[in-house]
Amino acid sequence: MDAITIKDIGRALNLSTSTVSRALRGSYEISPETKRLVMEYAERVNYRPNPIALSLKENRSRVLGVIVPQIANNFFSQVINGIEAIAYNRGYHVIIMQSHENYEREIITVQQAVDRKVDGLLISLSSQTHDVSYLKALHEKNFPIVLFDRVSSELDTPQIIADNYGGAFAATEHLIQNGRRRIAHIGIPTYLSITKERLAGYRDALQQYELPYDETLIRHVNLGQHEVDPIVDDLLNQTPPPDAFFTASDRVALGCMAVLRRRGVAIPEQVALIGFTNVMVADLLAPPMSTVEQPAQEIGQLAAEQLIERIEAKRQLPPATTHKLPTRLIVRESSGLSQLTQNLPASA
Amino acid sequence: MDAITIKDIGRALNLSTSTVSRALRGSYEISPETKRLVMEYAERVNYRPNPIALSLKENRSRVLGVIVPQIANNFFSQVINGIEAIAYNRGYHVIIMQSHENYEREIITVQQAVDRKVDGLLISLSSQTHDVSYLKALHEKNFPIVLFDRVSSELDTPQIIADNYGGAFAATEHLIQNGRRRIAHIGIPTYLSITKERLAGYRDALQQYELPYDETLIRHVNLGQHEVDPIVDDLLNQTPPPDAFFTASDRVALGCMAVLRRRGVAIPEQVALIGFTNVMVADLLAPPMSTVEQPAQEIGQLAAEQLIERIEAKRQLPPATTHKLPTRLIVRESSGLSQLTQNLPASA
DNA sequence: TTGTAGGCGTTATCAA
DNA sequence: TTGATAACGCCTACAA
Repeated sequence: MDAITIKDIGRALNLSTSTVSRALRGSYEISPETKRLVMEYAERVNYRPNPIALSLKENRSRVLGVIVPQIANNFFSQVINGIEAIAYNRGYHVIIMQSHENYEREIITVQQAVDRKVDGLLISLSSQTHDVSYLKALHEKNFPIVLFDRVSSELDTPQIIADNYGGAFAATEHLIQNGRRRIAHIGIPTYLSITKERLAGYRDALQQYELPYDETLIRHVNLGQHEVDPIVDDLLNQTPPPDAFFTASDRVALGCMAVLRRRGVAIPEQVALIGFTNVMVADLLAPPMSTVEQPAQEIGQLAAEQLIERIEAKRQLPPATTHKLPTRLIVRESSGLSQLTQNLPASA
Repeated sequence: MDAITIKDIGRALNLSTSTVSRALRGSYEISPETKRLVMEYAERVNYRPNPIALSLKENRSRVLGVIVPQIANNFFSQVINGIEAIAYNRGYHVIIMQSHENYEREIITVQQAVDRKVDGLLISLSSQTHDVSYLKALHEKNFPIVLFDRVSSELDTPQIIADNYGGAFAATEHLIQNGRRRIAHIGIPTYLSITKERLAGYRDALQQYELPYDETLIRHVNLGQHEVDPIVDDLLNQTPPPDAFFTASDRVALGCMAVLRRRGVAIPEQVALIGFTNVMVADLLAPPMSTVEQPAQEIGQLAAEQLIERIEAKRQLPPATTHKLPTRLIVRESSGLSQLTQNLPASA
């Protein structure tokens, strides 16, 4: 590996490195003749500035750190897709790291990212993260941070989320309007903001239609584990059993579907199923599962934009706000492929 | 953002930077007393070496570049998962880039990665990549490259693939042994190595069981497009229609399943379906789709190991070889959850 | 045992 | 218009 430097160019052209540097950057104080000479030679030998040297000099790496609970997850890989699209356009690269849904690893990972001199951090909190004070400390040192999806109100950073409340409300409302009365809800860990919001949307929809809020129909599962089956079984063994499931995640929805299939329950004739999800394959397998789709890619894009804006901020920035992106309700009917997509307005 | 340097430590302790540097690295030529002093102070002020400065000095970035056709894909995100696991253990970070199944973008992306001074490259070729001479040139400059999944025999680099032939053979054999006679095969673009291997496995299985190789049952689809439906429809409209589908990718398998569902075809009673895949959700939705599962994570791990070995190679390395990882045949029967996993031996 | 000086590739300041 | 020098943070040969 050769790697041409400005020093090489200078030597070849009998110019000082500073002249070469200036010529390459098109500085006005270099004679057109010299400029041309340098440019042409650089082109010819395929000169590329060394970004590491630049990073050292400018004290910035042009790298964004992304920390997600796990990469091998449809939602997060789509978010990352959105992040990358923006990042590359703006000349940044992306280093992706995983917390594996583990609080301690999240702390270590964040530390690693900072040590690695990323210019800013995009984070979706692990499901075990109760305490964000370590992030708060970082943020107070003016380190650029943007949270997405799994956010925390304790942090005064930009937060990008789907309209979880609105999506859950719409899903529940849809089920009610289709005659469902006993709607089970399986959520993810209760202390996650997204869980609370989805539960609230569910609850408020019931309330609006004057249906009882039945605690026995509400369950929560941990992430990264496979404990859905017994919970679904348990719910189905109630008398009367639920006539619909609204699940707060794609994995849970699919687990739910598996149990229903196994028990020979017709979906959605006997039990309707609607998941808060973004699984592309659900599209292909549909019907019978309806979904509230999260704008994963847009979340990533907006998060990256916000972060880069803060990284490059020269003047005062507007205060950090929470950006809520609308979800889409996709209703898949059992018969044929009739599919109805409803773009939901953002809830207040 | 503060960021302590050895210079700061030296100033605080009245030592030269070299002494601090040596003390920190535990050099034998520093007095235990000084060492302790430095270590303790460094610990107290939370000193972290600047990796960028190190990179500049050592002319290595400790970053692996990973180039995949797309991130938002189950297979690749699992591979990346495997890569990360190894990389972090060995002190490397991973920058992920996408070719978007586009040859020109692949070239640009590889160039960007090299410009960015990654220490080596893990690549799965885009489906449009016919010509790998640009990689060959890079490889001949001794730049460490490892290919995985979408590989090319024209490159003399390590190549990590699933046992595509063996998996396809086993899948086809399984269908035959269960009485299927007209097995349709839908593959991906023909010039991809994985396509050829899977097709060969399919063909050889037919041959071994003395079934005809019927060209009209063979189709290919482009990646990243949604043109599966008409193809499946077309195949089903044959007389007699196929009694089984063997598809070379997860997306195709799911598209296939959607069409079968739409047409009310019972799976697998009327038409069996087996996909070369790694979709985790297929597990949850099963039955009725059987799968040949690729060891995605292991592919990533092995690829990363190979690459790091080559990056850090001090002495002569063994010649580049192709590593073929066994697949797993997972048969999902229609009734109940009876599921049979068969670990396939690697084919020759 | 510790300090000095030089260099990794680049740019900015100052001098010529 | 161009060149010499210093600096970013770290390491190491050489000197003391």
